[in-house]
Amino acid sequence: MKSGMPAPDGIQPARRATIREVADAAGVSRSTASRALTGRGYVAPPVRDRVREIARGLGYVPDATARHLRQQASQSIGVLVSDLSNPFYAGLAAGISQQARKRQYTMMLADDGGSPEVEVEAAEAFVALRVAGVIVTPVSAEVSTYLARQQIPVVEVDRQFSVGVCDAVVVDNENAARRVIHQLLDLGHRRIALVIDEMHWTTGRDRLAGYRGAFAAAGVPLDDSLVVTAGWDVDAARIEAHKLLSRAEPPTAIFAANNVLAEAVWRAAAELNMPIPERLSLVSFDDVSWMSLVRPGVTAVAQDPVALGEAAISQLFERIQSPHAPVRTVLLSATVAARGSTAPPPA
Amino acid sequence: MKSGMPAPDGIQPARRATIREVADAAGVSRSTASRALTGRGYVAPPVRDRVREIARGLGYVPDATARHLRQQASQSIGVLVSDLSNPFYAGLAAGISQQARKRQYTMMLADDGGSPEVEVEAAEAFVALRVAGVIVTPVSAEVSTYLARQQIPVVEVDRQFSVGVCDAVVVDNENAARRVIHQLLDLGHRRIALVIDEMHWTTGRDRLAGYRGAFAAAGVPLDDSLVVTAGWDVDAARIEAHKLLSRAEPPTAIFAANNVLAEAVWRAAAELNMPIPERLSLVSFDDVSWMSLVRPGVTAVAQDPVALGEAAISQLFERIQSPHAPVRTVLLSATVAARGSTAPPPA
DNA sequence: CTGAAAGCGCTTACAG
DNA sequence: CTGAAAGCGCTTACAG
Repeated sequence: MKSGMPAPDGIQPARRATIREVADAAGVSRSTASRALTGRGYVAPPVRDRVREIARGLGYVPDATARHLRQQASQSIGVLVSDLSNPFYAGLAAGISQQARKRQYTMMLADDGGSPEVEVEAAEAFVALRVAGVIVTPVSAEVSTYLARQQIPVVEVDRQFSVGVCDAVVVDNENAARRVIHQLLDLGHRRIALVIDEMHWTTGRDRLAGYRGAFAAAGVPLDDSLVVTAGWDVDAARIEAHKLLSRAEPPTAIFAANNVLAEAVWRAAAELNMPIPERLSLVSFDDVSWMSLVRPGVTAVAQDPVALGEAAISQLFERIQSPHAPVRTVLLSATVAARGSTAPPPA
Repeated sequence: MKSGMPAPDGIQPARRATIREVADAAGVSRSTASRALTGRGYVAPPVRDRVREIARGLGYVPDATARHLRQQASQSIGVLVSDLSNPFYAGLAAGISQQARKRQYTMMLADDGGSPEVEVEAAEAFVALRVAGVIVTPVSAEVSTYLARQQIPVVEVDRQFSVGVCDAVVVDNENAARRVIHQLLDLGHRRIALVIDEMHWTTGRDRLAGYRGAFAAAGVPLDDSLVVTAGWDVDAARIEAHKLLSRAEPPTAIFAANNVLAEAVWRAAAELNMPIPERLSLVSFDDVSWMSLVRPGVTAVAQDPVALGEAAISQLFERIQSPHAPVRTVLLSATVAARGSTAPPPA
């Protein structure tokens, strides 16, 4: 390469164009340039067109942070989920992203890995950025309380920690769980285990309530040893499921309270060569794609995370528009995708 | 409710605290308050502690947008992916989110749904927000060109459109594809189909090259009718696969160029009652969780999207630190997860 | 050791 | 119909 050649970078302007440069180039004031560019306030049409033309030529992109600082209102929302690698949360984020874009909002996303501390930290970052609102799948009551105190509209989705304090969009966990257990009881199952992550959050509590409710409605006594808490890790849960299925009197059916637990049970059954549904019936809460790829397919409560995300963002925008409207909890119902993983218990 | 009671909202301060209020409450200037809070510049220790105490008491959260405006540097990055519902992209985003948090950066995320127009729009929004850099799984050459022109550091990940123009992190598609096809040839397969989304992007082009290369190396002639372009939609691809498998002389093995196509082939084979691997061997590029849940498991090239995301963000930060360092392409190798979906061709 | 002043890039009443 | 001025909430040389 010849020396003395201009560096390739030399071709580009050193800095990004500001409204001042656009105004100067157009021979108008910054006020006029601003009016021309935003379309707010009057400016003579020919002037408007010239300013816009010049802005385009300079590759001018208005600084959104400066605009938001001035207007004291931001065009972005914060989203806080527990685990993007879980298709449920990924679908939720996808639905929110989609709708945010349609409304010209950008989305700040954080994956808190299920940690309450990380969740609050991420919420603080959102507050610092002055987001217009936050959607969260909470892992403790703190996030929503904190955000509410900071005057930031917040919608809890999937789980609800701050009932009555902030808006929420959740599915009708209890009913869906009841329906699915009812079907197992109808098939003749009596030893139906519930493999669940935990039982204090609304998701766990309500799915457990549905499970219990179905037994009560059928007048079937319930064996508490069949409710096993298996946490959030697939491998740990798989070991729990393995133990459960190795008992002297194993369950004839298992209700897995989420897709991770269903995967754990599925793997455990395979390890033990326990054919589904001949020796074991399996039902899952949360329908993800592998459940229709395996043989037999897994009967599952289908939640439609994308729709859940869309409902959450709709609620958030309503809240931003009407800060003083009464707090609302939106309850979405779920359907049951019946597949081949259930059958009458072995004789 | 009694009238005359203060509205619940009345309890909270009308506005968020600013540094001015912190300074006033502490009886110091805004300059001093700023120095105390940021830790930059000197301030007497007792004063510092008092200011911080008061800030905490007021629930003061500094306005990051104002800070960034002043410092002309932002602490967030933009991430642009094609489809969050696809576990590959979700894993990528998860890896990036993780690392961003560790470095105290926030992540703006947009799902462009594979549309070049949406992708450029989203990039414009990132420019407006003055992100420190962007990571993108590009669907056209425009995004990176545009961002480069706007002086925003950009890293292309998974696919590479702007070779030599911006940094990239990709996997060694050609080698991985060659290895996997080589294994099929070794098993005795000759009619090996390639089901691919498209063949112009680096991913498609290189996987095709690996496929071709393996045939050439083995001296086996290649039947071009066995390369079928199936797009991005599972259902459309399933129909293509169905047609392929229904030919008079169907392939004895299929190499699906990504996880969506593998799912399509899997479903088509099930519809046709074509046992895998007895009648059809299947190999996938991209290993996602269902592939180890089905029986037989699907042999797949494993890319580790989380690691890919982490590599991309590392590269991005290096670029932010050294804007004039030579452009770099990082090539990650991939492993093959051998499972039960391959066998010698039927006699 | 601290404070007054300037300025980041915008928008918006207001004056003319 | 347009421009000068003020100000959003910060930070940072600089003066004292």
